[in-house]
Amino acid sequence: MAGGAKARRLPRVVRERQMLDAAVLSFARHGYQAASMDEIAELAGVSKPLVYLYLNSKEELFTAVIRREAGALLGAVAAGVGVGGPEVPPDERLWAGLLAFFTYAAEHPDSWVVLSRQARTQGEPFAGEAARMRDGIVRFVAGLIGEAAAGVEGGGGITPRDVDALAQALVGAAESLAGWANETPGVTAKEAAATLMNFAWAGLGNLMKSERWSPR
Amino acid sequence: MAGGAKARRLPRVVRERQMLDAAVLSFARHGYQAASMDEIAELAGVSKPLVYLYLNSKEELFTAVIRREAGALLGAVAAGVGVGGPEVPPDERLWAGLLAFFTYAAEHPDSWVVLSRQARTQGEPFAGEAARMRDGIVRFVAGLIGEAAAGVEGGGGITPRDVDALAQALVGAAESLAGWANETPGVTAKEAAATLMNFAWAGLGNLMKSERWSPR
Amino acid sequence: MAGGAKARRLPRVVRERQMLDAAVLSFARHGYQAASMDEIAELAGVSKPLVYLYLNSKEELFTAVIRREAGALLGAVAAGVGVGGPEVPPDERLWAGLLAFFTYAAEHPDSWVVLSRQARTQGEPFAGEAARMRDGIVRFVAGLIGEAAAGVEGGGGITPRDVDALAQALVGAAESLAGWANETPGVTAKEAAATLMNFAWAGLGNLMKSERWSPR
Amino acid sequence: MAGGAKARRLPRVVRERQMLDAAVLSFARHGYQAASMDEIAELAGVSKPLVYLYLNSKEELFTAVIRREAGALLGAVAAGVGVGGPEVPPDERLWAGLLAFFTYAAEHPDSWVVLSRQARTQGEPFAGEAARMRDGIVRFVAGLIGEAAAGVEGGGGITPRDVDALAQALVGAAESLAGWANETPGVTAKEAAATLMNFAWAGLGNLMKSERWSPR
DNA sequence: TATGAATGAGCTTTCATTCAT
DNA sequence: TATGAATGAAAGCTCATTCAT
Repeated sequence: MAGGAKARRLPRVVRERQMLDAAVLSFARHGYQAASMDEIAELAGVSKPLVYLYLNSKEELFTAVIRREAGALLGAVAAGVGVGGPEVPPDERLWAGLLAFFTYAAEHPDSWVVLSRQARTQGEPFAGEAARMRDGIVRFVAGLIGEAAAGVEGGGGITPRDVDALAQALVGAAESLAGWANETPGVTAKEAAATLMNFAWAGLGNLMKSERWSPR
Repeated sequence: MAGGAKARRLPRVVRERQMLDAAVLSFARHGYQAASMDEIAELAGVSKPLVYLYLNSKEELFTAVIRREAGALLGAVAAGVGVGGPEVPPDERLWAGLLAFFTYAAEHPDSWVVLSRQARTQGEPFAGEAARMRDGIVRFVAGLIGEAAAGVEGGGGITPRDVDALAQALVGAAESLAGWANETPGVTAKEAAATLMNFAWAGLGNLMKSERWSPR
Repeated sequence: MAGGAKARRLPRVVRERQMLDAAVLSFARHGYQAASMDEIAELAGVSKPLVYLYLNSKEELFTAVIRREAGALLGAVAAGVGVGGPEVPPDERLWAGLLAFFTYAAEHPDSWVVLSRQARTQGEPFAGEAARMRDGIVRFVAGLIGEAAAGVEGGGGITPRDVDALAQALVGAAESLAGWANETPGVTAKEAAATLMNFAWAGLGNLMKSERWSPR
Repeated sequence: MAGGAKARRLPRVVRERQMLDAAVLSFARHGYQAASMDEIAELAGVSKPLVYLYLNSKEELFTAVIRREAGALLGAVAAGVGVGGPEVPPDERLWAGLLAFFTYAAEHPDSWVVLSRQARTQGEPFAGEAARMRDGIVRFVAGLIGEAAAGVEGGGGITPRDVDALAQALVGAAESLAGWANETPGVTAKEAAATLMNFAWAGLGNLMKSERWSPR
């Protein structure tokens, strides 16, 4: 009997995890509004009232999902970056972060869809929650860029707003590549990260040497 | 009777435009699911049955919105790019396209939100419709990159998939910058375009000279 | 075909009246909580959404019911009292009011149940609404008692609080008699009113002559 | 272990009392339907299954509450009336009963609310249960009135139905005064009882002397 | 061309009640 | 004696959609 197909009377923590897993799946597939509590309960293998007993409402459920997934993504990136210690040069840290990020997006595509698409389009309070996580990443990248600029003679005349803009561009490029990699067979996280490093870091290097592009 | 506060019995084309305008606003604000046909009809200043008479269903209405707005965006970019004629070098053409794109996003923020966020998160058939438009832009950018690579000795050993990846990165960076520019006071379309050109084109140049970044 | 069993496409005012009628019936039978919008809609011969379209919510529906029925009851009593004009002596006015009241309660038993029982037990905001109506009646009765006292030598040493208490007692007696009359076959409104006049007005007369009862 | 903050493993009778006390409170506050077994269990300091183990269902719980509270009220009145023994004249007995009644209502307002309002509005079987108790009181009062009438020459021509009606009126007046006294600061049970005796007994006296009020 | 009247279907949420220990 | 875990059934409310004029 042990290991039966359907486990009953599980402790609360386990059930909650099952529900959040089911919710990630359902929200990724249908979006917040179109996802139904019925489907989520069914996917989790429990009755609807239990979902409400533990997570209170659809809104709180989605918020809990966003928080958990954002924490997981940030944690994965932080773990990747933290491996070499703080003395590692900024380009190596960015490389480590990108690798961790693309790996996370590839291994948890539903989580990535929820964070990058669904949460950001559902208005407050979800968009804010997602924006907070993204801002964390943007600031991290901006820090690396600033650090790199500081290591260069004159810093290339780069202003703080330039740094912000560059960080936004780089993060956007990473988001786009993650989506592309997930739907293009055969693209590995390493390949995506390498493309972005080549594309971005070289461009940043030129910028700092004051080699700018200008029209005409 | 003429000149009454509310224009009645307008020709179909005018009414349809009013409805699509209202729909863009409502979909941008609330997303596809949360937007209500009631609100759209009210914003358009007509009764709900009339919306159905002209646009048939919420789904067709949203599709019509996506088509119209995608056409407008593509048209604006094409117009920007087409000014100099076909002999203009690829970097100048990219510059012109980016400028047109950021200008459109700044001048039609609701349209941009619908295209970049709402359409892509609502599943089929909307996501496909939006993907088609985005693919058009990606292919355009990929064409420019390929063209530039062809003009370089050996082309830097860049494969077609590299080109695709770079185009995805560049488009993603542009999308991210457009969002950032729209919510950061004082950022002009020109500034956003310049940031991206500096960031991207220089990086591409290095790539083509086979100067690649690699870990360790 | 004219006069068919089920009239469709009726004007809003008519439908609203039907809904309020159905609601009175359902609330009288089951109470506020146990009454279901489904049953009310069915009794009214319409679909549930129409009830919501016109009355907005169960709470607003119940409030509308209380207001309408309270207005009807007060109107009936006022009409009864007003017949003789203002110079009629207070006992005659009380008689007229009681007669109108018992007649209303007998002819609209559901309305009376809703006002006297259901509304008062459902907490705010319903109890307040019902209390306001009852207070109106209590003040009217208190006014008559005060008037009668003023017409007596010395007024019997009756204080304002005595007047309030007596009015409360008289109104409570009337409520009780109305319920009893409605469920006891053969009791007419006139009989109930006469009982109460004999019981109450004589007692009041004695009071004013300072003939008080005291223990031992 | 003894003397812990929360007493566990109490004997059944004690637990039942706690539950009924909690139920009186909850039913008085919210009414039968709106009161929740969850709240009652929490107020009683036990888990929900225990409530079901002892009281079986919400319906039986409410019934038990009504029975216990009705017994308490009737017992209090009986005790008050019984003090002087059976030879005491009817007016004195009524006075004693009213005093006991108003005292009970003032000291157990929740109990009084449940009996006078909630039980009577919830349909069968609760209304019947409450009606039985009220009938007991009405019959007691009717008995006193009948006794008084019998002591008068000719009995005033009062019929049995007159007696019933008068008893209904007197009880209704008492109910109304109890509510008024409970929500009007400074009104004592004695004052309420005195008001009612003056109002009612004098009126009854006149009735028996055939001094009737008649219109015109 | 244009609309007031109306609904089928579905959603979130709640609650009395029970199972297994 | 006592409870954490779990659910069937139903209720209020909303919305895309259509009918009749």
